Amino acid sequence: MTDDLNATGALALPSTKRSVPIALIRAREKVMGPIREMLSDCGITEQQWRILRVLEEFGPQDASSLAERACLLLPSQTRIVQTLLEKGLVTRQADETDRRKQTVAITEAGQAIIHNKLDQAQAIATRIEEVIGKKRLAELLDILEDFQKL
Amino acid sequence: MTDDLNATGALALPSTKRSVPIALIRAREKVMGPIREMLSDCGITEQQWRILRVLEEFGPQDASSLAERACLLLPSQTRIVQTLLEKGLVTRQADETDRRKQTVAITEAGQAIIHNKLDQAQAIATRIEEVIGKKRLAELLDILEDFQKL
DNA sequence: TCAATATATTTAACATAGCAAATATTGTGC
DNA sequence: GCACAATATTTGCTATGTTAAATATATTGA
Repeated sequence: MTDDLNATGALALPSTKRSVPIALIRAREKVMGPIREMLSDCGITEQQWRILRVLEEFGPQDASSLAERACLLLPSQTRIVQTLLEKGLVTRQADETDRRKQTVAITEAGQAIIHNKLDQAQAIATRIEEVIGKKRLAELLDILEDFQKL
Repeated sequence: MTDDLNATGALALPSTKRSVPIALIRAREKVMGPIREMLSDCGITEQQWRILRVLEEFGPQDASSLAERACLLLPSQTRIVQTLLEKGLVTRQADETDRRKQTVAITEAGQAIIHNKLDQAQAIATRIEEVIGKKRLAELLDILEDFQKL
């Protein structure tokens, strides 16, 4: 009998204080604070940064792969890529063999933004590692990966 | 020398595959899937559900406390509470002693929604516990709490 | 080959996130 | 008691999240 009961004896949900979805949001909010701060002076949003990061890491790729890796829904990504195009930070062109596909690539201007922020980004990552601990951080990432089984 | 290096020998950020912010989003996305599904048939969004949950758990409270507990920014919450008012799921009235404060409370109709979904919500929580494991889930919540130190 | 299906992406519409400014009310010091 | 700073909430604006529908191209089978 490990079910949670409320004051009236009825079955109750776990307290919102120990709610997984809320805990994930809270943690994310804290992590993103410094990152948003880092990006604020170059007019880049968190999602735009993710797209640039993925393009830099994996090279030119179609929209679906990009969305999967940057963890964005395609409709959102379409708009974000549009603004990145206007900023000259990425290019987009239809695939030669399959014209349904759009291949997105980072430009030199886009790479420049990443490289300019590299030290700061590294410092933020280091700070997280210091506060959480290297081992616990690895545990965290392992546990979070398991959520994909859901 | 534990710094990550890329192909050119330059200092590199951790792969986006092991990025904490992205891992948090991915996990959250998976967790929310079943919850959104649960809520889809009663026209309640995830955020509206959080507000109702917090009001049910902690009782009537001012907007700031509610936002903190439901993990919402005040501007967002203002609008969400507005729609909940229109649906008749919450009430809102100015505090007697400090008229700047707005006290929000759940209505019986709001409670009814929570109670109707209780079994399903419990099942989702149980499912998560089964997949992740009770101990690891507790570890996860503990680690996530540490992010508040950032 | 051509209609039916499937796939890749975009559009549309509405809700929320996030930031800055505006409002309303309260507290403070002179 | 009044100007002024502080607090609580709301509004305005832009960007993203989410779902459903639309569009365009590719594939398949009769």
